[in-house]
Amino acid sequence: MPILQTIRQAGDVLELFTRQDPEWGVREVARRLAIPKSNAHQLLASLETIGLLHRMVTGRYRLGFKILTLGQYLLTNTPWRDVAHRALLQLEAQTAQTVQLAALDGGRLIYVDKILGSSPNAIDSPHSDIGNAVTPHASALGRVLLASKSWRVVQGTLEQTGLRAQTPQTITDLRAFKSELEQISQQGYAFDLEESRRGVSCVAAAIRNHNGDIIAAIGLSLRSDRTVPISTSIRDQVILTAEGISRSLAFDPEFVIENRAQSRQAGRNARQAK
Amino acid sequence: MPILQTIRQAGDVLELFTRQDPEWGVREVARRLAIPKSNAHQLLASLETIGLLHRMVTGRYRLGFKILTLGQYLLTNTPWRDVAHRALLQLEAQTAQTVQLAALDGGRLIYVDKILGSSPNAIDSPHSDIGNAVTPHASALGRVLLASKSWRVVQGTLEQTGLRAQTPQTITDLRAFKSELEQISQQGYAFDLEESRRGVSCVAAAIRNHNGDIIAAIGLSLRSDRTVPISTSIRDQVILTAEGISRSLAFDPEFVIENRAQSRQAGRNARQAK
DNA sequence: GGTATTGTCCAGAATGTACGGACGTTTTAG
DNA sequence: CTAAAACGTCCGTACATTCTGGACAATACC
Repeated sequence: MPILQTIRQAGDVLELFTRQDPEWGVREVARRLAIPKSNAHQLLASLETIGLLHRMVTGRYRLGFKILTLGQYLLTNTPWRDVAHRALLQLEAQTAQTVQLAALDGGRLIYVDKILGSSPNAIDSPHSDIGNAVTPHASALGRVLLASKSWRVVQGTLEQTGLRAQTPQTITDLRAFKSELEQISQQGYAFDLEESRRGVSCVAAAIRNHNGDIIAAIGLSLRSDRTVPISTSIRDQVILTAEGISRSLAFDPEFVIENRAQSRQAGRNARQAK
Repeated sequence: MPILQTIRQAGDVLELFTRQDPEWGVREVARRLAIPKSNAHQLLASLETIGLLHRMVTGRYRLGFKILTLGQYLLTNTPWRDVAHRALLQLEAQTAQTVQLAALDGGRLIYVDKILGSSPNAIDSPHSDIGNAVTPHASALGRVLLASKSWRVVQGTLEQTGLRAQTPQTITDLRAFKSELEQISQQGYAFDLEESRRGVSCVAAAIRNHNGDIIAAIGLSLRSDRTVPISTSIRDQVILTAEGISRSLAFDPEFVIENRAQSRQAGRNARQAK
C-alpha cells in the first residue's frame, strides 16, 4: 500500500502552519523538514497554486483562503451539525451558558460548533473556537468520546498525546483514567472539574447515530466557582439535549446508509479474522 | 518552473468536494478527473492520511476535520481580521444591519467575517457565510475590491467567471462594468442594488493598508424595499468604519513589514521590465 | 442467484520528482 | 559604505516514485 510521498510531504508542510507560527519561508520549511531548499520551494509553490497556501509579497507563505472555503463546505455538509445546532440553541436558551459540539478526529478533539452563553459570566474562551483541535484527555467532551472507543484505541491515542496535566486537577494516572472512562461509558456523561482550565467546569454527553455508535458530543461550560458540583439540573438538561439529537439522527436516512455500512464493516472485520 | 503534478492532482481532487457534492467515491473521482482508478485511490488514501479527507465506513470520502483546524489558524492569524471585527461590531450596533468582511483570493470573493444584524429584517443569507467563495462581479464587496486592480487583471478574472447575471439588475455589459469600476475607484465605495440577490442591496467600502493598497472590504446588507436608494447616512457610516479600520492598520507594525515588502516587489517589477 | 459496480491490491514501466548548485536580491554585520 | 551572509528562485541530471493496467474480493442491484 504505497502512500504518495509528495502528498505526505505536503501534509508535513501544512502541519507547520499553526496558530503560533502562521508564516513560513522556504528556507525555514526546508530546515524544519530536513529537505533541500529547492524541494521545499516546489512544495510551497505547488501548494500555493492549488490555493492551500498564500504567497506574501515577501516570498513567505501563509495559509490560503481556499481552506476557509473548504471548511465552509465541510460544516454545511456535516449532517449531524445542523440537527445539533438547533438543539444547542435551545440548550443555551434554557441555561444561558456556553455550549459546544465536538467530534474526535485523528486522536484529537475538534470543536465543530459553539454557542456563547448569554449569561454575563458565561465562558468565552478561544480554546473551544470552531475548528480548534485539542488533546481529548483533559476535557469532558474528549472523555465522553474516548469512552466510546476500545481501550486499545484509547491507548494508541494517548501514546501520541500523553496525559499531560493542564491544571492540577487533570487526571494523569493511566489506571485512574481508564476507570474514569469506564464510569463515563456506563453513566453516559462526563464531568470536567477544572481539569482543562482553571475556574471552568464542563458537562458533556454523547450523540449516537442510529446504530448506537457515538459520533459526536455536546458539552456545557460553567464557571466552576458558581456551582460545585455542577447541578443535576444542568447535567440532565445536557443529557436530554444529547438524547434528543441522537433521536433525531436515528430517523435521518443519511445514517441509515451509515448503518448499513457498519454491517459491511463488520463483514470486513470477519474476513480479516479468518 | 516545474509544478508538482501530484499536488496539482491533489488540488483537483479537493476541488471536487463542494457544497453540492460533499462525498466522492474512488471510481467517481477517477472518472471525473480522467485518471486510472488506482491513481484516484492512492490520491484519496494519501489525502486521508494527512487529514484533508475523511474516509467513511462505506469507503467513500468527505472533507476531513483538519481543514476546520487549519481554517481556525488562518482566521486567528489574518492580522486585519481582528481590527475589522471590532469595527464591524460597532457598525452593527449603529445600524442593526448585517455587516460583512471579505477579501479577494484567486479571482474569487471570500467572506472572512460576518455579523448578523439585530434588526428583525436584517439579512441572514448563507451566501455570505464565512469561507464562502463567490464570483466578485455581482456584489458591492467584490466590485470595491476589483476596482483596486488594474483593468488587465480584472479582465483576467472575468474570463474565468464571466459576467453572468444573477438577477435582472446584474451588470452584464463589459463596458458598463468598466466604467462602474472607474466610478467606484474614484468615489471609494460601491453599491449593489439587487444585483446579486433579489430584495437585497449592499454598500461596501475598501480597507487599505499603510501603503494604500486595498486588501479587503467591508459591506452592509439591507432589504432594498426599505430604503431605495440606500440612505447617505448608512453609506457614510460604512465608509467611516472602513476608513477607521484602514487607519488602525496603518499603525500596525505588521503592515510596516508588508510595506517594506512592497518596495521589494517594486524592485522586482523593475527588473522584469528591463 | 447472476451481473455489474465498488474499493483494494499488486508488479512492471515510464515519468515525475529530489537533489545540489548557481544566480540575483535583500538584509545584516562590520 | 562595504562585505558577507541569508534568502527566494531557477536549472539539468539521476534516481526513485508514481502511474498504468489488470486481477481480486465484496457488495449492490436486478
